[in-house]
Amino acid sequence: MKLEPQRKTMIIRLDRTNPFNLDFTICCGQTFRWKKDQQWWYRTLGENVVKIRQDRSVLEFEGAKTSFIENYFRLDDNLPDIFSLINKDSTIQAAIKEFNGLRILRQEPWECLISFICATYKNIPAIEQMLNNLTERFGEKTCMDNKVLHTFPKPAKLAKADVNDLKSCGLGYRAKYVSETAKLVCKKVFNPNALIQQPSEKAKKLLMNLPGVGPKVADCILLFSLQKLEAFPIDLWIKRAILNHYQNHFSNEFLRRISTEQSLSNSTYKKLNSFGRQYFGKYAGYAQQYLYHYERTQEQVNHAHTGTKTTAHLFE
DNA sequence: CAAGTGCCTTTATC
DNA sequence: AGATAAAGGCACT
Repeated sequence: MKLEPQRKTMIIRLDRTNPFNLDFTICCGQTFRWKKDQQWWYRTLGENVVKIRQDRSVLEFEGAKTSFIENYFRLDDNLPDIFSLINKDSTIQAAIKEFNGLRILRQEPWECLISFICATYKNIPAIEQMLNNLTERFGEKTCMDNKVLHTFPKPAKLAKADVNDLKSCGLGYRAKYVSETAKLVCKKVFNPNALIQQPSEKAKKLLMNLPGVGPKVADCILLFSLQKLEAFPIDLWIKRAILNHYQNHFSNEFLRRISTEQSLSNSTYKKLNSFGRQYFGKYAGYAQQYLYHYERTQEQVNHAHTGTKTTAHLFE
């Protein structure tokens, strides 16, 4: 007869003056593969299965040390201080008010790298599915509370994988990027963890040498795993946020051009990226994540009421 | 329910 | 430099 391994539920009492919201943090698109059952969130983090839930200022969890949880969820960031630096206008103020407690994570660089290579030109449910397929096929099986969860596959495992098997996880043309990147990491030509010690610009250049990593993916990896809080990824939603709320920082000609451009050119990316970094300062990444989440939810509200896009009328 | 549109883009090519 | 097309396939409407 098998006994359930003895597990201890641990508690972190949150500081009421330094907000944290678990649901916002997990659901804002910076991390994938979390599964919710009842009030508990489950996920493998490294070799461990973690479950965690929040009841106001009490964080309850199993499967990891307190220091690991504090580090992963960046509970060491002082949000009021960060807000006071990025709170430059009424838009970001509204975003902060609505998603107060959303935190950037300290994710594992390897998993973050592969996840965002997969994330290009996909929507979030599809990304979740790809990564679940990948972990089920190539990760190690683990259990908690009779739930089966898989660890994220090691570089060697993905390096050895047949590209067609990666494709059948739903990766499509991304399969060869994942395969080639895994080989470079496996052969120690590229070490994702070493970039934590590098300055932001250098780390970004090195990331962009990898197949499937352009400026947007590189900025996501910098922000979500390499602890570069000034990184400011530009995607469709941030572009919309800028068109809707930050027109006065750009020329009409530039605004007209990018509102008709269907994909971001390199020079447009650079311009929007440096605006974000200069305008919001050293915690621009926090501003980006609040604006991203805010713009997505605003769009849904607008859609429900009018059935129209918010930017379409602006430059006609 | 079918068909069209959109998706946290990058790369190759001109 | 700057523009353009192609790349799979799922989700949403």
